[in-house]
Amino acid sequence: MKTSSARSLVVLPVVTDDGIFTAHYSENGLAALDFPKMRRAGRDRLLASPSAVGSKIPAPIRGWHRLTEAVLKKALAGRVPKKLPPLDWSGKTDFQQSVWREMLKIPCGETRSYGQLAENIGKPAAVRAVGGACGANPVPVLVPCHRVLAAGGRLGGFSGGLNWKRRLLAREGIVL
DNA sequence: GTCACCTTAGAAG
DNA sequence: CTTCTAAGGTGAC
Repeated sequence: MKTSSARSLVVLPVVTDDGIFTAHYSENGLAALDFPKMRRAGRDRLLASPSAVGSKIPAPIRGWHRLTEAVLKKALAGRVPKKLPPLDWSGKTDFQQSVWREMLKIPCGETRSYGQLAENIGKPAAVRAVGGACGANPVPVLVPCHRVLAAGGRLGGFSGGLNWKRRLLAREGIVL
């Protein structure tokens, strides 16, 4: 089943040592987080974008964004985020949300396989669908899709680019 | 309707 | 080892 989707109200940059992420907020919370598009060239353009600076930003969103910045930097350093901003998963299916909720339970520094995740949500046959849900995760890094590996400790795939997956795992001290 | 996807256990060469 | 098969959920076309 698909819940009704909320419009994305505000788009804000999050500057980190790994590049500039882009956070999308709805009235209900953080709706999406994008990996940096470019390593160098896009910075100025992104920072200068009108939606990112200048206009009035609703107070709740300012608070969520402060949290997102802190939590993202902490996560990129391989540490455990204490608490997350509210995540707006409206518009996503129940199946996807259950997969993402399950991923949030994976402790920092540990991994699960797609198969284990499928079992934990009570759909042991939906292994490939779990892979699909991981790829559809709108909030990578914070919802740790990178901690999901293929069976036998193999890396598996990653829509954001396998080097990101390797890097995130390495930051948490996970070796393959 | 058809296809491509962050999968996987099993069977066969 | 490699290659093939079949099975789920979902969005793009």
